[in-house]
Amino acid sequence: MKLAPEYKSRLDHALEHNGLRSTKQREHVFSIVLEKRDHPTVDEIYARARTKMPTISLATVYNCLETLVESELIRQVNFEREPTRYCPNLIQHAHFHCKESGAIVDIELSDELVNQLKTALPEGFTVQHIDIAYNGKCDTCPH
Amino acid sequence: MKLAPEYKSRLDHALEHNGLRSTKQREHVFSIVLEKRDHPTVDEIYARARTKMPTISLATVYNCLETLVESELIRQVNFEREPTRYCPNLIQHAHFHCKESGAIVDIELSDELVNQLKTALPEGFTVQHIDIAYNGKCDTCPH
DNA sequence: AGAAAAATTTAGAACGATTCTAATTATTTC
DNA sequence: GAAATAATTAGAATCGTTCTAAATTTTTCT
Repeated sequence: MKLAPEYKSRLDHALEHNGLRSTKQREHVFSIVLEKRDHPTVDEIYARARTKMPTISLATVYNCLETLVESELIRQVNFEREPTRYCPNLIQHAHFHCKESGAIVDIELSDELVNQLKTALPEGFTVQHIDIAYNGKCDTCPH
Repeated sequence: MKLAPEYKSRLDHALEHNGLRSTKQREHVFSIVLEKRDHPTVDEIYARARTKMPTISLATVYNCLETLVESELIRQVNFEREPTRYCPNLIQHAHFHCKESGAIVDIELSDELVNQLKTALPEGFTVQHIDIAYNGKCDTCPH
């Protein structure tokens, strides 16, 4: 999987900005997270990565994902104690997590709603990021 | 630590309702989660439990907490991949998590705000529970 | 009350996700 | 093109949690 030029340059700039090198592995892992936006786990990303790059190691997948998160190119998503998942959608959004099918869907949040959430905070709290997970069942899920 | 009669009867009823026995260990672990509402981890609960009941095992603390969660007497709270924490506040609320001091504060959410969150969901999603974590820094924190 | 059945506790082994370590390989700098 | 720097790799180590099997406790049934 080849990275579209716009993403390639985003990657290169973001890495350079952090004093990091652009490598084949980082590019490949980034492309996988961008390709299928189903919030894959490390194991899933590792499996997908190996189909095109069979020699990549699990440690490298962990390293690349960490680097991409630090460079603010992708985000981590956690549900309870399940394995961490990765998401290339950087705009503020929540996640719906279907307990039956395991499906994960991005939920857009209006600026207004986000602001209301922020005003629910008492004085003296400075918020950097709000994590919101809706847990339930999607009516259309295969189950 | 002795459980106040109202909590003792809540515990007994909830356990009985689930076909489970009320034991010294379950009562003691419940009392610890109620006593200091600082969202302790299993290790912290284990340490506190042993001061009054030195023979209790870590496995039992895990077991009791699981039982109490299933009986809907307490709730689990997770932040990213940190150890699970426990909270006796059963009403709908969010958590503020200070990245500097580690402090965790319950944030009340108005019914109106919760409803607005629910209406942010598209058709076809049935939500059971919404997890909300505010990450940031509390201005008053020791750091 | 006492025996049998059922549930709970316990210690330690096992597990799964993640991080660390140290050696190798690749890239950049001079 | 050599030296310095950074990234990759395989496997060991770690951490929180769950599992296992034996011992203990509680309940049920005469």
